[in-house]
Amino acid sequence: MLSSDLTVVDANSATPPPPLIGALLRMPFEVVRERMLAGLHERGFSDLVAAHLDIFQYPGPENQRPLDLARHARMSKQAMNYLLGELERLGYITRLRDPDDQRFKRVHATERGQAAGHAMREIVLEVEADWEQRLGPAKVAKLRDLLKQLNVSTAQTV
Amino acid sequence: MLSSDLTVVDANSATPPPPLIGALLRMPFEVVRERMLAGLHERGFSDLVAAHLDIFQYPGPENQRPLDLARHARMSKQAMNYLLGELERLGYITRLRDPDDQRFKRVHATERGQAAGHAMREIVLEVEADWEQRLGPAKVAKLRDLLKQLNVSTAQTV
DNA sequence: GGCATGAGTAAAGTTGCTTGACTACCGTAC
DNA sequence: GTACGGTAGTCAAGCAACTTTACTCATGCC
Repeated sequence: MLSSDLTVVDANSATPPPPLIGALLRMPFEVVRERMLAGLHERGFSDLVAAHLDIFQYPGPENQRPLDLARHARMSKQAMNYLLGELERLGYITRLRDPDDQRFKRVHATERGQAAGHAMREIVLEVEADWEQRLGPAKVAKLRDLLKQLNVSTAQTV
Repeated sequence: MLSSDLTVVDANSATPPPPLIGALLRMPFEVVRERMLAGLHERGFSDLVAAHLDIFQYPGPENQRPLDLARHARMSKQAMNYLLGELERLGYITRLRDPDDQRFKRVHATERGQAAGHAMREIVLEVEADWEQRLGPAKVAKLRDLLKQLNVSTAQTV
């Protein structure tokens, strides 16, 4: 996925080049993603697949319009509505017309959808706790702080 | 994709809960991924699509067996061979039988494949330089250091 | 009212995968 | 030396998660 490597390795150099930040970001991202899916399945939300997680991106779909969710997840509105249709069929959300403007719809989490949202939060916290055991709480706090700064700093331009 | 949110927002709390580390990891990962693809297209490698990038994951496919690449990228051998087939058709790699063991094949980058690999490295370095401009070199170095520690620490168990 | 705008929908096509079944090659055991 | 088990790679069918194109409909603005 993320590639930040030399495809050709110099046969004379014993040590390969050090991994760049792109490669380093891939692992933790995928760990969270996989633990999230596995954790949801363990907790009884076994009808959710990876694609559904896109919809629950921070800060969640509650009261959002499908098109805004699509833009946030960087997919077409049709793709988003396809996924929302599945989540609705599975009982996680409903789509209701916005009473103030009949052109729009608004996504609302059902009880099951809210339960899934809380489970997701729990699972990320578990991963964080695991990392704190490995690196110590101070380093994880520092990592979170730096990532937050990076997010804020690039939020305006991207 | 990464979800680390509450799906339901407490109507009484004015401020939403702070984003967890899962949500914070998503942005930089996707930024690298998108800049990578855009940068490759700009540099003339416009026949590469996102899925191809999985193959170039650190430390790259050179002299690797398809099955090992598949395991590294966490996909089936058929999926990997499908992508390798495309890359071969596009002139980025060749697959040759391992002379020492005819059961295996080995992936070799063509000249074009090597050029793409170098371009990828360049692009990640550009992103790093951009982040250094925003946060300062010290913070980016710290971020890279922490990510490296996290990668090393979880490498054994995952 | 007429019309432009923008949200949602419907249908068809594409792609990047998975699953299942098969073949080829090697190492070991009789 | 041939039978057998294990593993790498291949072929084919099917499917999910999209994209593209073309609509319908509600609203706001003249």
